[in-house]
Amino acid sequence: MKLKPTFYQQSDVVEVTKLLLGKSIFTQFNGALTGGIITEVEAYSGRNDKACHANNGLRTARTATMYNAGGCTYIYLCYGIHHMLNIVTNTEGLADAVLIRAFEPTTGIEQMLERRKQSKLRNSLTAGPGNVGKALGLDFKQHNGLLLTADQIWIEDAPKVAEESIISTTRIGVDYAEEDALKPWRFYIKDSKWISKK
DNA sequence: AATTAGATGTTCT
DNA sequence: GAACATCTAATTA
Repeated sequence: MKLKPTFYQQSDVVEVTKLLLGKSIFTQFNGALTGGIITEVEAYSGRNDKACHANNGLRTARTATMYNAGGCTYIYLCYGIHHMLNIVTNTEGLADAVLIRAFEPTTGIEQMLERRKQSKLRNSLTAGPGNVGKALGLDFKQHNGLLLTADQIWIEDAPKVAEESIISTTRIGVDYAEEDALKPWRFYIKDSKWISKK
């Protein structure tokens, strides 16, 4: 059921990003199992992409885990508040990653509502990368670099989403990346209401 | 419905 | 010290 390292280690990040749509992501911390179906993602490449933290081989304490072999997490803190979940892809030394921007909650909804301090289930529970990290209970200090073959966080396989059901647009919040901000590397499932925005 | 302000803390210059 | 792969509540209309 769990996706294998070979899946994440494919060389084309954009391809892996699209393949992740429709798959299910789960976290399990102190007995609480939470997760759902991935509906919105973005690709970031370590080479030739100014929007990526590790562009041009930039290697710092923060970006180090992006250089790991595909199949682990890259979680970082954004705007001092949000813990963003990325999936590291490609082989060791090549810093590519996929940002999980939204998912459709299916498992542990009660637990996720509690983490988000909400009482009613609505789209905003898991729409937007900051909300995804919070709903799944992620913390960049505790969960960065975890292997997806272990039992804390993982992704399970599912049938491929048809090409005609995938919408691609430019990525969100990367205006600083100049011409690379124009790359159509954000993908979401057409007709899903569990996405951050149209 | 659309826009704006404030929160928050780590990273890199 | 500036910037940052953002979210929410409050304000304006």
